[in-house]
Amino acid sequence: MSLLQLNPPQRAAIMSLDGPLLVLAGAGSGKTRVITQKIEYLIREGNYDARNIAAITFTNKAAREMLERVGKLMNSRELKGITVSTFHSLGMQLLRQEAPHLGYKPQFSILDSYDAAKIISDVLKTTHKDEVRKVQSRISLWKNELLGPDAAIVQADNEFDRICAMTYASYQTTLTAYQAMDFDDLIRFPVELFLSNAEVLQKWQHKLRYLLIDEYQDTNTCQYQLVKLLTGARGMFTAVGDDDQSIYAWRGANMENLRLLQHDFPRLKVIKLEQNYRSTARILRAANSVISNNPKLFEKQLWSELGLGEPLHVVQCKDEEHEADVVVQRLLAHKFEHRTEFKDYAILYRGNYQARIFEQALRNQRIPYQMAGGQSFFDKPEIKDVLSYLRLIANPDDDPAFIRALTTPKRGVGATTLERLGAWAGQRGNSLFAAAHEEGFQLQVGAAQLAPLQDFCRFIVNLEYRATREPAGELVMEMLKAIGFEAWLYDSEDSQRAAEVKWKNVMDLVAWLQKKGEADGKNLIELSQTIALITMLEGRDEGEVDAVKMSTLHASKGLEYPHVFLIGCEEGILPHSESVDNGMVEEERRLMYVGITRAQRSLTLTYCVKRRRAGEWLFVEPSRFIGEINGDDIRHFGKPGAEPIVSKREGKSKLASLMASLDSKVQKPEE
DNA sequence: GTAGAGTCGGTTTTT
DNA sequence: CCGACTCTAC
Repeated sequence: MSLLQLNPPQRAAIMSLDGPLLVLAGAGSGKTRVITQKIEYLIREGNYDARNIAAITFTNKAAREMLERVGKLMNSRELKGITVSTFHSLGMQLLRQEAPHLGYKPQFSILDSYDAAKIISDVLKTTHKDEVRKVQSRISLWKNELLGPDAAIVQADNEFDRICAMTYASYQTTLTAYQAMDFDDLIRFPVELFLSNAEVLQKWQHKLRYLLIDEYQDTNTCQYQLVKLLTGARGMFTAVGDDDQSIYAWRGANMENLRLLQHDFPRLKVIKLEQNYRSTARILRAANSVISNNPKLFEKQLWSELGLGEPLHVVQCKDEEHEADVVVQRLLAHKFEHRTEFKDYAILYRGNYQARIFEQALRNQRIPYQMAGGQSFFDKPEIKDVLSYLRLIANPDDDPAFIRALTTPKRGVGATTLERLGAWAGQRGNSLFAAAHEEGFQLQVGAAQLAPLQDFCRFIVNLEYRATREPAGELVMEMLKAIGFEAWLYDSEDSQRAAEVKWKNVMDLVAWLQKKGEADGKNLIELSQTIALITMLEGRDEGEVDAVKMSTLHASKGLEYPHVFLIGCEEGILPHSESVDNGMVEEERRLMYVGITRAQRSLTLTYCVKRRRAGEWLFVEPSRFIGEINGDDIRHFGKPGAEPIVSKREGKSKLASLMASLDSKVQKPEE
């Protein structure tokens, strides 16, 4: 029906089914549209069964959105069995079936980076977070290049790498002992399995006959290998990407994969999408002019038919507090003047920490806001507490889950006993759970510690037995009652309100388990196995609520907003100083490019003159990227000689704003 | 030995 | 403003 509404390259991209295809899709050029309509085309015209199609994205949110949009094109019967998921959840699904080939049980646990970092800090015997992070990311980069611990040791050519490689080896041993995998393993292990087991490879090649890969420029070596192995010699896939929007090199993404594609698939067809349907010409011109300072992999020029539009606003602020006030003030003035809604605005920033002060400013003015990215539902501490029980029930060898469950709520077993248990387990090559049952260990601890420990183990064993026989929701509810979780929340939280919110989150989880358990006929163990990567509330009714959107630049990729404030455009923040030191300015520039191209109609860039950093006031410089925008497309505010920050309309109401601030002090809510 | 209160130092980006 | 570390009361 809708092929007619597409431009010629879009149509060509959709209708090209006979071999490997790379779509170079500029920002706002309708790439999601191409992917979703191509799925429709594959099924309706290309004779593909939905079961044999996999669309792979990088975030769960993108996957959700894609599925939703395809759902609008076709009914669920036609789409039955289609795979629309992230690399990580595809890997997980595969491994749940094939884990025994790798010496893992199908109930293996998935550790988040927080748990993984803890293991690494144990191995390193450091608590310095910075060191741990560096080692962790080094290990992660090796994994993404498909190098195991042995290969890493061979490759290490400096002291730091040698330390990392040694750590990598014991870290991986520990993971195996826990029957656990980290995020990288979810992609690495399938690749290794495919390389060593032709039969399994064939089985999956047969199942997934057509692949669509979104954000292809963000694939790392490992992910590319997975794609290559799955498509095999047939090379039936569509990769969609934009080299100018590659912003994940720091976690192993390899832009060279775009070039590799041409090399590995000589039949590769390349289609460029250059018409932008999102932004005004001025915004696009600014974006093009910034990105033109980067070397080009593929030549492309974005253009738009949406008119010239307003110049970009660049606002100089005194400090970060002032910056937040200025943005909020300008946002309100703009909203009033243009009769827009809150949901038409987005505030974008480089680091999560920048958001706090803006949250405060928005709250002071009673402006509703919604944070994207940030903390996902399953990362909330109270949810992780409950999930640690579920993980332990599914996999008693999961030591991090064991420790967390055993110590929340506190039941009289502390660090010393845990240390002894850990020492004993390490000596015997056992999990903590197994070690707790051994007599040799039990003789080492006093009765006051042993009793609660044994009670706990019996409790878990009992739950494990019932987990396969009773409905998940009710069982978890009963478990929470048994451990006194609600009371514990109210006890340990300093405000009633905070405890209420947390308990409600837990109840949401229980309700979700119940619903999901009934719908899919899954028991608690099966549910807890999939939960690590699922995001149940992520992206829920976003856009429906009238609220200002707040997001990191990274999390904003793929999204668009009528009016954008890009804050903290300073040397040190954007580009980030670490990146400057590491020679990664080009990636920071792409980040700036991503930020600019989120805006549809208006864009405001802000920077501060001074900023508080580690307790000290530091004078900072505006970002070099501002200087890369053509001056004719910019209106400056707040600088000496430039226009004042506060417009005339605002200046008149100085009294009003004073009253407003007084107002907010008087009716200060109890939090 | 364990648990909770209080203090001090420090910030990239995410599956 | 969050989390790691220290100190003190059971």
